[in-house]
Amino acid sequence: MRMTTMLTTKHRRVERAQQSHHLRVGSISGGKQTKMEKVAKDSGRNVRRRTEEEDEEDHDNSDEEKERIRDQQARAQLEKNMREKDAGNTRKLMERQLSKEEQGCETEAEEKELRYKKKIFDLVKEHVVSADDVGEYKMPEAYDMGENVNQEKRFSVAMQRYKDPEAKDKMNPFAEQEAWEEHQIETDMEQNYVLVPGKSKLQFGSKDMKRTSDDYQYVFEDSIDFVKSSVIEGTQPEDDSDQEDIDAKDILKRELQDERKTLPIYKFRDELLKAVEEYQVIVIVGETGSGKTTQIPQYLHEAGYTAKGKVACTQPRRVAAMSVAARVSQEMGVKLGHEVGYSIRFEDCTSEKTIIKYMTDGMLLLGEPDLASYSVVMVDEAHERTLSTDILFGLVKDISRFRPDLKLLISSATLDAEKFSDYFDSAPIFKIPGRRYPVEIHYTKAPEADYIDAAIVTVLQIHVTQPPGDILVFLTGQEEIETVDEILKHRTRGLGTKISELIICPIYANLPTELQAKIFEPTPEGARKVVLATNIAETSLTIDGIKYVIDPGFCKIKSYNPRTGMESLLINPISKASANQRAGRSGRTGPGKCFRLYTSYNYMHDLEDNTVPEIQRTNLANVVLTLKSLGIHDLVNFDFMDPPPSEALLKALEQLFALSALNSCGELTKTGRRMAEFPLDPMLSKMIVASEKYKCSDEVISIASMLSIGNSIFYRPKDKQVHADNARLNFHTGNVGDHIALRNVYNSWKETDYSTQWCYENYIQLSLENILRLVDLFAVPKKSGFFHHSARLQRDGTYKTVKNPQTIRPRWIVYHELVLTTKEFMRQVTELKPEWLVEIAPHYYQLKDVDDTGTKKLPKGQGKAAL
DNA sequence: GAGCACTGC
Repeated sequence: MRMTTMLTTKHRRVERAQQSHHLRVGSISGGKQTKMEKVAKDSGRNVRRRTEEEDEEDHDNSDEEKERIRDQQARAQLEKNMREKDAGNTRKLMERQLSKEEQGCETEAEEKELRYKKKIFDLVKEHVVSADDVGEYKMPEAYDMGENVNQEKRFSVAMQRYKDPEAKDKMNPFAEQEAWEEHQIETDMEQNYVLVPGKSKLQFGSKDMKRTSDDYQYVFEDSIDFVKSSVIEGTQPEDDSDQEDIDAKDILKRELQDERKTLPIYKFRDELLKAVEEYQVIVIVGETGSGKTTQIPQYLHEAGYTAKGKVACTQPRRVAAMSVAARVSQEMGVKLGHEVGYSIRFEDCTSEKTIIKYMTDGMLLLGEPDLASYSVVMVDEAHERTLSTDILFGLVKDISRFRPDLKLLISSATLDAEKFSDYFDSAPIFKIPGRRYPVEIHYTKAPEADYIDAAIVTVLQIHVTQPPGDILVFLTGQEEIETVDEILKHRTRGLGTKISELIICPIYANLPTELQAKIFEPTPEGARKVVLATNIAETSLTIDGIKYVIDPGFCKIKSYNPRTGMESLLINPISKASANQRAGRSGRTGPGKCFRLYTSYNYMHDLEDNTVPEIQRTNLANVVLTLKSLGIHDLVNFDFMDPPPSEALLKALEQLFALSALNSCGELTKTGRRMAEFPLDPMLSKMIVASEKYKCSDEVISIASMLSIGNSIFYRPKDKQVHADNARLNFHTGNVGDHIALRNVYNSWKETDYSTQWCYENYIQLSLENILRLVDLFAVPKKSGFFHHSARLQRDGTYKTVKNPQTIRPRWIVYHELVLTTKEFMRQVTELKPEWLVEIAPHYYQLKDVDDTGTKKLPKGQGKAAL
């Protein structure tokens, strides 16, 4: 029997009440939040001000401008005709096919299918009719290329609203409603498309074009304001370190050098170097494609900084560190691992020669405490605000105070550059434009009740009406992806050959790797690829060929309630920063379009500017342990950019005390020091450290590794859930509990000599291989031991228990984590005897805490060990 | 009958 146990209804209610209370507390205490609100308001003001200015402009149009508008109209008309012709052909084709099939209809099912096809056909038809009014807004291509924005082009776009307004209204069935809406929503911008999923029809409606360009200004002009417009061309110093290179290599290198000069950042090289010389800390805002990650360290090297020490550049992800290092070593014509290297966990590809070092942020964190061997530290992708970057900020800021020679570069995305600057004592902001293609943004006219359905309709709509190019849909999790996958397959199957092939590729982190590879296969000619992705496609991986992005505006976010120790993984609206990041995914290889399944009003008013940084919504036990081991004791006054809730800090301290990692004065104990060496949740590291005493390190290490890998051990595809569950149950024979079941998995796998075939048959993820690495890593001097003890050890690590009063199920259990998703769940549960608690952790549990065995004190259940 | 966004050391 598996003992994954639910809390009772009563508990649930309590938890929920506590959680909502927590939320309230959180929002009051968030002093930084008010600041963010202020920023948001300010930008809002800017937008309004510009609207007025432009209104004025609109009114005193000169003849010359009118001429240009007419010209523009003519061109637009021509383009429209072209579009119509294309769509018209599709229409005719479908019409013919349908009438053919109508005659051959016999069964009811066939008739039903035909009706459905007709519906789709209507959809296409209607789109073509109303395509007049699409009036697609194109972002000025020049916004990021030249010295300034192409005002003329932008202005002409703004003027499109004046093209024969009467005719436009006649064609637009929504004109009246729009007028009303415009009145209601002053800030509404950009053209909308109307989605009526219930009726399975999709129509396009035009919107006030002038406002469209306002949004352009809102999103992009702010950043252009900061862009240095006067450019001093610098000469590229030749790197003469490799004269002995052979010819072919030389040519390659020259080509690469030429390519370097075409990057947007190249123009700012000298200015940037000057700024670095002048200031100790600089915040760099570099949009994607600016070349900052690859070029800046090279510039610094060319300017001689590497003579004084290494240049470090941190990345949030391993692959990024590796691939960027590879690229830079190629550009510099050196061997990877020599002058240019990278350092990530399990892999240190550097040598004594290394002067430019790319690394994951966590690696820098655990390296030299004073960064003595570095002359420059560049924290890249700082806007992502991972746990490690946030800690790194505090450390690096501190170090820079007593090491004035250490240069600091913080590179971030546009929206929060000023916040970074404020944090680093008003460090100057240096803006570098990116190189990205324009992306059209479309909003829905009204909020969508069912974003899944809306997403499906939009996919089909794009597939039928838009030119070639792959589609990327952002969904929140595996289940949603599987649902959409099914429905899409079902709907397109009915259409047979009348539409071109739609290749559906799901991608999420837990998908077995061999299935993940599918998304990178090039799309065959005539077909279209739809990638159904989680947030993984927002930052972690980029897919070529994406031209359309569908963004329902949600993602799963983990948050932590320190009061209850409960994590939750709930669907939340994304932030503006996220939304823009998602949109940008469509403009990597050519102009793109992003369809947001929410209104522009939602975007403006309902979405937060930035996602709450991880440090404010996570269990801090590990963070605290890390900081303590780095010698930082005063955590309350540690200079966090966004301080975590003090309640969470206290909870973490208490948790560490319970694990005897800290003594009652909050100082690191010997055990604590040993625990800090493991890259694990403190509960797990304690398990390993304690296992020595019980002589069962072997077993515990494997269990700890499995637990730390978490939910990616068992693969559970939707169509084979029963099989997967049965396979999983085999490991639970003997009512051993989840922890031992994990051990069983590991043992069985080991017995088959780590066979992949075995994994496949038992629905085990191949990522088990990572477990081997972990097992090796944790291998403290091995001692054979009693299997028995490992069960007892666990509850040492997991110290809170919740009993389940109403059933005959085990009264006392340990669990690995407590998670709120659709319900409250305890994951990885094993039964225990309460006396063990007192025996193992006498400093934490007293006999009276566990004294209710066999009695009927039902309601008190929770809480005694909770705090 | 049910739960598992994403990283990283």
